[in-house]
Amino acid sequence: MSREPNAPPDDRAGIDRELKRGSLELIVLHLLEAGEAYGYEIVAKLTARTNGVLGVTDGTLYPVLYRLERAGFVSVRWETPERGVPRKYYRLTASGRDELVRLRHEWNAFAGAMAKLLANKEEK
Amino acid sequence: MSREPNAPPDDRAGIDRELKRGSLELIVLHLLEAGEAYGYEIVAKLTARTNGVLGVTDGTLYPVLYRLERAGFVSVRWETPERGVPRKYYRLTASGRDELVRLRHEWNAFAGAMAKLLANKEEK
DNA sequence: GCAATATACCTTGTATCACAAGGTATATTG
DNA sequence: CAATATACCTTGTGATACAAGGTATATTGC
Repeated sequence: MSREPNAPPDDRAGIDRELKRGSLELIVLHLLEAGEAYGYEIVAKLTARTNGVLGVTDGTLYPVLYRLERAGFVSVRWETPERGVPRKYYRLTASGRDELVRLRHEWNAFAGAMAKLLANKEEK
Repeated sequence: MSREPNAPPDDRAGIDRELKRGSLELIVLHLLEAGEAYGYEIVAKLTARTNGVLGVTDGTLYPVLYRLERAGFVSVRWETPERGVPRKYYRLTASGRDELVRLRHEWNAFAGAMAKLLANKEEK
């Protein structure tokens, strides 16, 4: 199924991909601020809440979660529900909250600079 | 001079760096929309107009310019000024203008999705 | 019971790209 | 004619989003 024969050349994939870089940790920490969640749940929420614009595959998410765990920004808990497969729940730690604040600032600085730059067509 | 002995640990460098990814081509094409410019000029303008937030070194910029040239989005012209070193001027092509429009859309979609996601603290 | 399917987690390999560091060439200046 | 400034270019490194493929457990249909 990999590629339709007449599909348009998608250099497109590249840009989206690169734009997402560095924002995923912020995104995940932000989603966890609302309460603990497990991997598949985060993937689904993210795709749903951004109409797929910021969607990721699970193969992308798990390394992010691992990095966050390693850094102490999230804690982990296994739970086996009465019906279904065991799930690994992630929860924000105190230091994760700090990091979330920091990353939001960083994002705002970056997005703000971009907005300002792109706004003025003619320089004074 | 590489690193001060008491400098704070800069994981910080990482995030900024990743966030910039994928946005540089848009930035450069946007700057060239105002008229042709040469490499060092772009570096200086970018640093000045974003207070360093989106600043890059020339070692970062030249590969970007080369990619843009390769893709046909900019054209190149050497000029030796009466006083000073020869300069390589870059100018937007017609296809570069199209690409600029496309990248702006892509950026707006991305930044818009981020803004919307980060805005609502509590989900309905 | 047992194949088929769904859910959920994890690993490996690849490509891209921002950056640091270092290099080249030309022009100006003391 | 050395020292400095301007401008361009190259190489190597690290970070990371993603595709592809894999594992394990639970449920469902026959």
